[in-house]
Amino acid sequence: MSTAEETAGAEMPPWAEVTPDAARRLLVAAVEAFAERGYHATTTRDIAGRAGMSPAALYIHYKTKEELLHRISRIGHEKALEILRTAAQGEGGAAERLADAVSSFVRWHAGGRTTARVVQYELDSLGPDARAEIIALRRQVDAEVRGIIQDGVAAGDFDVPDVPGTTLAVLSLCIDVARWFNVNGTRTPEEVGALYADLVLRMVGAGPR
Amino acid sequence: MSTAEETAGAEMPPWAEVTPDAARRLLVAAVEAFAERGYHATTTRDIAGRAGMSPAALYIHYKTKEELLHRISRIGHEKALEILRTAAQGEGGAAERLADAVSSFVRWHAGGRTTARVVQYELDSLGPDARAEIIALRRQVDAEVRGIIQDGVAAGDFDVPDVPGTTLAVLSLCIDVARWFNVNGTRTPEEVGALYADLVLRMVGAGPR
DNA sequence: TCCGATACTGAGCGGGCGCTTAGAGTGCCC
DNA sequence: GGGCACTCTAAGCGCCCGCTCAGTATCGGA
Repeated sequence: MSTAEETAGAEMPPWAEVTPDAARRLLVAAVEAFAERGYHATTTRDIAGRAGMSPAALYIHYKTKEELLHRISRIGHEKALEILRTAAQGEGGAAERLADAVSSFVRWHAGGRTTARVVQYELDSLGPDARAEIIALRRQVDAEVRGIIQDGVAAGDFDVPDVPGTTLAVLSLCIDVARWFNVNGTRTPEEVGALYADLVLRMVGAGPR
Repeated sequence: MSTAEETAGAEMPPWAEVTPDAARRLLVAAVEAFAERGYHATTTRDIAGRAGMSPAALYIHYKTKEELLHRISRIGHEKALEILRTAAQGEGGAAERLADAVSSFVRWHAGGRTTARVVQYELDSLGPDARAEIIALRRQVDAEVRGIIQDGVAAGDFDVPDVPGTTLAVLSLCIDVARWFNVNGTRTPEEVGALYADLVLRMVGAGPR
């Protein structure tokens, strides 16, 4: 677990690509509010208030409340995909790359739980067009993990009777971390990442390391 | 996978314990609406309309919209706990009981996805008192699964370095089925249950069956 | 010094929300 | 048959929602 290390860190400059500054502050405020209360329970007045602005200011930078969610979701999914791609294209064997992918993906969900929660659980709040775009990104996420598992099976390292089903389960396990992980809990994101990498290697029937 | 068979079926008479009939129709309508759109995006007018009643009729049977969610959540959690208890108190070894617990729990999440979605993902929409009551039920759910795993470790059937962490992962895997399972998809609840039982046995290091 | 562009605010519009109330319909016990 | 308890509806109250718009402050360039 080293190749994808730098991409799975604590969201180094989070949302740095969002400009200008006011637009980024609004977006960060929206992420926090959506994560705490959910998209539908969050008001535009709440988002603007958290960013220290009047409700009307939001509409200078974003056309609607939904556009905020769309932007958050797309950036988040692109980040998730980048993390998995980095791990999948690593140099080790399938077991090493799968462990790397799982541990960095889990660290992203646990460490950036606020963002991950919005990204993974507010998909249904998007309109049809935006949702379709995001679903395409999710298919790419699935393909990355499936690719590693297929490599392991082809190399004889893994014993996996149902590759698509196991891929689904591995991703499901990682994603659900965003639901239960507690920042004030006893486990650090790194500990959960290591535990989950071990569990996933067992799931694919990789021999003991 | 047989002892918990009858309790994990297709919600045989769903919500049969809710009376009178009008109250049950409203509750079933609320489950569907909450599952489709989420609690906050569902209006009381929508719930009443689905039940074929006027908006005011809802308030004869329930004090608030939140009371509906609370009732749904409590009944659902009690059912989930019953399913796991039945499996945990089965007669086989730890491996058999764990496989039974996972497969029946997964079948409940996949087959009754509508209900399970509300039960598992609308917890935060409850007020503090109701949430505390539900969290107590969830701790009992966790204890049942942890008990089976501990039995397996004590008997030397399982190899589990981190029992609480593995318990968390097993439950997480099952619960997340309610998020991704698609009724129109290619897999039946039974198939997913069997696949997941196998994956979980690998996670706990149980020997091949 | 003035100008236009940009970023923002205060006030508020139309509408839908959760929930209430007055009263009508219905069936059961005496 | 009369009274009552129960169930449900039509109407609507007060509130807050997403979003708009006229107007103000600020600032770089000529």
